[in-house]
Amino acid sequence: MDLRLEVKHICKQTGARYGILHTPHGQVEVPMFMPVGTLATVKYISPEELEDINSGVILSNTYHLWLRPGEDVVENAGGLHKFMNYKGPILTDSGGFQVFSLSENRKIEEEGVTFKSHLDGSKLFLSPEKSIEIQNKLGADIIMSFDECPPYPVTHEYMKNSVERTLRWAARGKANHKNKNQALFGIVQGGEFQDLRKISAEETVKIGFDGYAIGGTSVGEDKETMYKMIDYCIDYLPKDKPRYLMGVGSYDSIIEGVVRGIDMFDCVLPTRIARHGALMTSEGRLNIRDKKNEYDLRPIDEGCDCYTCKNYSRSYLRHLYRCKEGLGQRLLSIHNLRFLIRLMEEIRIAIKEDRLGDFKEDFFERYGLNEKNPKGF
RNA sequence: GCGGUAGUGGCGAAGUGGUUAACGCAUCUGGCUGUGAACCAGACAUUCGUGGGUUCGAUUCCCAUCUAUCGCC
Repeated sequence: MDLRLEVKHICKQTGARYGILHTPHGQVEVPMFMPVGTLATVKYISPEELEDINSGVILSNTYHLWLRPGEDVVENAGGLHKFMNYKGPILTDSGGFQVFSLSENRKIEEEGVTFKSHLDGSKLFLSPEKSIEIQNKLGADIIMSFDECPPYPVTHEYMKNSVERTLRWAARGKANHKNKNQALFGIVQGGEFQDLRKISAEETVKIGFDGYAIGGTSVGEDKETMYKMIDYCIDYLPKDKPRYLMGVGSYDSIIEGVVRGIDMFDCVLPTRIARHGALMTSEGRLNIRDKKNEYDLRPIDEGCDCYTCKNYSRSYLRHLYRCKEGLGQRLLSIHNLRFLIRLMEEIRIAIKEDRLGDFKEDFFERYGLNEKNPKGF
């Protein structure tokens, strides 16, 4: 297995880690943010543009690619990298999140999950073994255990059963993992329950994985609860393996996560809200569709180095958005992605200079985030 | 000039003699966290061309008037 985390520095102020993650498709620095490209494409963004924003690892999704085009089609093309022409590292999510997001049409049993296809309504069955088998064919650098991501809130009893089942699924998945060039990550669950997070973390580590993810976050709980979910389990995760906080992409939560020792984040937030006209800026949120931007010739963010900010005005971007022109969606997505990736670059420098604590304070100050306005994104 | 038809928010368009006048588009504003999402939600007509009348009550009925439109001289 070719995945290795090289921890290079620990921030003296916060304990956050800076490191290099070595993958079969090159090395990337952590902490990092990973753009999401569910259907083997980061919506509207070409691989070349991803390289320009220094994207690093990107995500794709097992459930969705399984349904369409089918893992055999991807395998036939020589794997995901060749299929979608992305040269950097790729991570595939297991489909576990779809158990949660498609909850109206699913039945969870010990053996696996029965879904109703969202495309044609046909009955489908996904198990830990099947998920790993599909991911082996897709050929990403990092693949994920098939877990259950329970909704929030849920009773302690439900969560306990779910956590235990996810552990059994993790072991089954690992046993079925055939492509040893791919790193396999386990996923810690347990909701907001301290005891279950601890058990989930310890037992997942016992099974033994190449990296560990914290799942069950960003499912409707408030931010303080989410931070607790991290605190309850992160100390049980090995220090020499990457730690991945799943589904988190608001800039304030990313900083809070890094401070707590997280190395990897992924989220649809920057791309989705960009498609819907919302932008991340150094002064907080900007809705490009708002009338105040009609005659505004400034870029989205004066300090941003992205292609969009270097070449286009708010006035023009608002026009494109309102006309539903694809170029608008693309330029806005480029900006948000670059904004977060640049934030990670700044975070890494701050860690290396032992001043992430100051960085966090300054950042929250600058973005007007405090007890009265804890929202962030 | 005569006859017919129609006049409801920026536009299109329901509707009924009786509490808050559908809906669509546009506009304005929010929200989106391991993507079933170019999505979702909210706001937006003290008022139904205008002036009278009938009625307990009229956007709905009647008269007049204006405007548009069709047909005929």
